[in-house]
Amino acid sequence: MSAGKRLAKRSIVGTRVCALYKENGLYHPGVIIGSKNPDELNFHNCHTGITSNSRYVVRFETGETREFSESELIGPGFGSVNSLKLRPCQKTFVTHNGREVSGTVVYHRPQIDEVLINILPQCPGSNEIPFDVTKKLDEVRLLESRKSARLQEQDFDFARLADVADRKRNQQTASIDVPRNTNMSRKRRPSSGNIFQPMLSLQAGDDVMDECAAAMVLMSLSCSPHSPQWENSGMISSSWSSSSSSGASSWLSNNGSGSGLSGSGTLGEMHYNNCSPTPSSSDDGIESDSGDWDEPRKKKTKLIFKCTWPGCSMVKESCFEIEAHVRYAHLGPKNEESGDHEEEFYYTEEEVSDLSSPAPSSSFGGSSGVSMAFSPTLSHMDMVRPPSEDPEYKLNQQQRKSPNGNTHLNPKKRLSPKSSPVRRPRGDTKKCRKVYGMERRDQWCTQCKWKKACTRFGD
DNA sequence: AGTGCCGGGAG
DNA sequence: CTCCCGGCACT
Repeated sequence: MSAGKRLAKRSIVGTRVCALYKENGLYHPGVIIGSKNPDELNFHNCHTGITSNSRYVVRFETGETREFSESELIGPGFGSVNSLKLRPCQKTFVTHNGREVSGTVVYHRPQIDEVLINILPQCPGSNEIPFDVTKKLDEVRLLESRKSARLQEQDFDFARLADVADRKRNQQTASIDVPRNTNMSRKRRPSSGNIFQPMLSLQAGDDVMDECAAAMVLMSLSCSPHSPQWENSGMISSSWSSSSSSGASSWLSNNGSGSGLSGSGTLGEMHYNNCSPTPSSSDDGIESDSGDWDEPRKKKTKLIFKCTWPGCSMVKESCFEIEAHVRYAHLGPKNEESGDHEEEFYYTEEEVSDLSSPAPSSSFGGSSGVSMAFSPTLSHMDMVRPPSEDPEYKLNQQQRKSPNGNTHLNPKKRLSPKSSPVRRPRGDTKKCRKVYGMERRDQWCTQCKWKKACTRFGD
């Protein structure tokens, strides 16, 4: 283990990596599906027997599989982009204006550490125009970012959510035991996720889009995004972009067949039924941090619908009213491309105690007496890519303070019962360890080396 | 279990 | 001081 190279701690199978296509000199994303130890030509599917000359079998999004040696791979536990010279046309991902966008390399000048990337419209059909950005090599990713670990968990739970919500509709029961859909058995992903990027799964067609919509709706069950990113891009990040029929599979299953979500009918139903005044974020898929969820539920409570469009604080008492408001005040006339029920993403349901004054304050969420006070936006920004990578993210955070000064970004943090007065909250930022990995510890900032607060990526 | 980093020890 | 690491908090 002292070789310097970090070996994956658990099974490397499923690790997303980029590997070099020698034909065109470009790195293509794929997933490790196995490894071979040259000494014994048996096919390993995990950590045993991996040696430095192990070869890894990578399946690309095209379905093609190839074998690579460790040094030919870029990804967690393997090489990093920083050591590469990117060739023109290399597909990359960068964070631009707070969201992850994909683009292609125009040129890379290692001497001045400059990569010019042409960013294409992230949302097909949008009127964004292509533009170029210059980035440093270490800001460039070959793999699409995944959500934070926390959200990966949540994503994992969408299916459960569907299931649960569906049950809830039928029977208002508090106890939830969710049988896992058998064909959705998902083992925990490695940190980078093991899901194929969906961009090439063009054949998935409408089904996938339906699932996309369904997933979105599930998200809206717990919260409605109102992030600027959404407004600009129409939808989410590049994973939704290049082809309009992509995306959902990455949330739903890792087999790329789009069959992971067997209950799409259910989802569809939910889509049209989620006006039912049942607070839905208490599903065990998404934790409610307020702890005493049941408490307000027992009390007489009232559901209000709050517009989350930035700068707007409209509160309505019914789902229809708020949707009408969002539709006509913000979204404009219905447009086929944006899909139906887009309104749902721009409001939240909140439960307020009927005893207190029902009208919540006019700023974003967070008023007392509201039991679902967490901000939706953040979660969805997370899904675009780790917020930590976004310097502007913190700014947004500042701007979204609720009247009492709390950001309701991360309720956990806020509610943290006993965070030491001294100990700084665990930052969301990338740290040297993450950025460079163990194998390049020498590039860590001194503080990180000494296990002190990171100065390079800290705030 | 992995990660971030405080607190404190050694030199 | 710098260097290092035990161990806790947090995820």
